Amino acid sequence: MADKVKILVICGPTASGKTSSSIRLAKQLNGEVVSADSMQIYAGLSVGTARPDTSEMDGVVHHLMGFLEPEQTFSVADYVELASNTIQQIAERGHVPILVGGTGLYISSLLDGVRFSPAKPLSQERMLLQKELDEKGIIPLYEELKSIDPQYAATLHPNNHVRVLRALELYRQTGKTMTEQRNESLPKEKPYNACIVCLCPKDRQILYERIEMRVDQMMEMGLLEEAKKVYLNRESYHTVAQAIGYKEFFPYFEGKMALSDCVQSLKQATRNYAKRQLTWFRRMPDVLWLDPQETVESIVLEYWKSKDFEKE
RNA sequence: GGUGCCGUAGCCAAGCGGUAAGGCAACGGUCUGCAAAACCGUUAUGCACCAGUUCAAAUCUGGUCGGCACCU
Repeated sequence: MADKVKILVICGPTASGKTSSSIRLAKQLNGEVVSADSMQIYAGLSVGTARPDTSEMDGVVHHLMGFLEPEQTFSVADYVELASNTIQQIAERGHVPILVGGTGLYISSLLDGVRFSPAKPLSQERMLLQKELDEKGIIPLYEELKSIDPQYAATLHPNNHVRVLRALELYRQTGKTMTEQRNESLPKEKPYNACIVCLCPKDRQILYERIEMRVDQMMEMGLLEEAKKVYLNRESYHTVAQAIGYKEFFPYFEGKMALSDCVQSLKQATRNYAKRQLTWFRRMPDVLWLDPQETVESIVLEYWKSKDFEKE
């Protein structure tokens, strides 16, 4: 068995201080940052996605940030492939790969080594299913899923149209059920020796205060202009138009809501999002939880050194 | 001082004699190709307070307190 690559993972909800900590750690470990953020991958839009600028990066190499045009689509499967390759290259260079981000699905999938179905979803198939849904409602579709894959259907609520449709799409296209796909997708062994740290204030209230402060900062940095650009291109900016930080301003651009109310709803949406992010991190195994008020860098460095995967 | 309206969960709010809708927030969770998305679960032995009428009161009556509006 070949030695697995040892990587450092810094995850955590939004506004928990991942970016600055990871940059300091990268300098001390001779590392390179690999972003695990579903929105920072897009070009432009740096304010709303809190992407660090060159001076903040302080010479540390960052990967998978701002490399995709907002018109393009992307998925977890693309992410796992790209990130795996990037990590491999960093390791070959003799540097430490540092995975940093808040997109739980991306991080989990990468660390578990999920092998997604080789068949790419076809847009016609999806449109057909959407049409069926519009015409007949969810019940017949959910029933269909129940008959082909009762096990997976049992875990889904019929209201979750997105997943019901996706499971049917997978089956119609490949003849494989979601249960089969899931069973085949996990390798016997995880692909990395991951040293996982989750940054999060112990007091939820403090997290929420940090979020509000950060939104105010973004406003000063020109978030509104960025949002305007997204608004004007909302038809073609498929994924970005649903990012938190832009869609909240759409009612303002349409003259339906005061700017200050939009800022409030942006703060609210971000708080809700942070809470959802935590459900991902809480269920990942072997996570070192740290409050950003602690001396994060020194604790992480010690933890990193203490993790001797060879002897396991 | 007088008259009228109002007081239901952290917030908004329905109910107007038959055993507390709903929304938001909060908290917990799901997640295998758009995931900053989508979805699920939990949350008032109690309706300002006291007394009364009634088999039964958040709902009716009287009083007390608090708020709002108008009048003097």
